[in-house]
Amino acid sequence: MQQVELTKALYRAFFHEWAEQGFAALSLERVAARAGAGKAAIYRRWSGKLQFADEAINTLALKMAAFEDKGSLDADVRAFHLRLRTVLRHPLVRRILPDIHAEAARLSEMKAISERVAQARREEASKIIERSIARGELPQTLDRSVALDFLPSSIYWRMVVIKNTLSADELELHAKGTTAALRALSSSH
Amino acid sequence: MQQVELTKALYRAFFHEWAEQGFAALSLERVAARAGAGKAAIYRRWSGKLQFADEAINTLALKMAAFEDKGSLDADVRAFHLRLRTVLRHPLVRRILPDIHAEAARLSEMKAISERVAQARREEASKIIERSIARGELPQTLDRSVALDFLPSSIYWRMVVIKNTLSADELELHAKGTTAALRALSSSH
DNA sequence: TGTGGTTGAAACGGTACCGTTCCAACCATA
DNA sequence: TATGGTTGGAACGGTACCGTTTCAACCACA
Repeated sequence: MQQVELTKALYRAFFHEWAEQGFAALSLERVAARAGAGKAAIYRRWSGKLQFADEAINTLALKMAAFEDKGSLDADVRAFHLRLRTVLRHPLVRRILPDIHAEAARLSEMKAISERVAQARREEASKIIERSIARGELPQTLDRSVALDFLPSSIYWRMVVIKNTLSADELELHAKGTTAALRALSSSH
Repeated sequence: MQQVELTKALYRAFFHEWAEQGFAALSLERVAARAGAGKAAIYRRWSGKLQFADEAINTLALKMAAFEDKGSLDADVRAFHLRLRTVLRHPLVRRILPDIHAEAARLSEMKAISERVAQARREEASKIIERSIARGELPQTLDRSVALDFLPSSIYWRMVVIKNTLSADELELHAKGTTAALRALSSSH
């Protein structure tokens, strides 16, 4: 009977090592040591690093809390950005998420994980777009795919790529710019 | 007298290994083997991985060709996006660039490299913004920092984070949305 | 030609880490 | 209590890789 507490400790250690070393250099021996375990405990649960990562990611609440309807596109975008900023500030997330993206360019299994992470977020983002269309704020002909690019991208760029903080004023500007971008889009097909 | 051709071969090998393995897992022994060299050739030139990376990045033409003035914000943004798409399609760039960003979250020396890479691009991007202000298309009070977030971010998100291609039509929409975002910004200070 | 210095592939000695094995401890069952 | 099975830390045998050393080849200069 595997110990549930040990499995949890292993997941915690795995995330910490992932954040510190990156996936490529992550050592299962160090994960085991960090969790106060031996490697057999890891190999009895997972066949290797990729499966460990895959299932570690699964333990996270990938399903974001549903966004409540704020009543307008502006307000919805602001709320989405605020939450995204909060997520991207987390010390583990802000190191692991870009590492997933980098690794996804090298490893197809990691690409699959990256897509799964993105999918959950995209579903919630889509609701914002669809609600806005239903309210008549955005056109029915909106290119959803490009709209979904605009929704998170400027915040991601600022916090993950440039690695600068985002003040409340800047967050406001980002929401304003993003909303304007969404309004400017319409399908060209 | 160190052989110039060997130094070049080492840089080429380094970039290839970086793209394939990521910086964290990059092995100087493999770089040497790939270049048909021994490790002493590496250690006589560079003290280790970080210095090698630092100087390898320096060998690239970081100074982008200056953007010629296309006459309007729309056209400038379109041209900027087109070039960014081209750059991000390069098989080495699309693997190394996100890896730099991921590593920058772990290693301060890599953060310095990442900032240097970004700086060259930001200078050219700034010129687009300043020209547009000079033409009267954008307000003098524009928040430059947020504007510079919007300029590359949707393309980066699409190509590097989501890892999907960008058609010509979509590129057009991205430029349209980005331009609208820039127009919507004005400083709140 | 002899001398001194530089260069770089191959070898070296040592460590980290891999996946596997060992075996004591524990649990369930007859 | 005895038996069989599971679990997991420690040890194992092997490989990759590190930074350093060796030494043949080469160059420049007197």
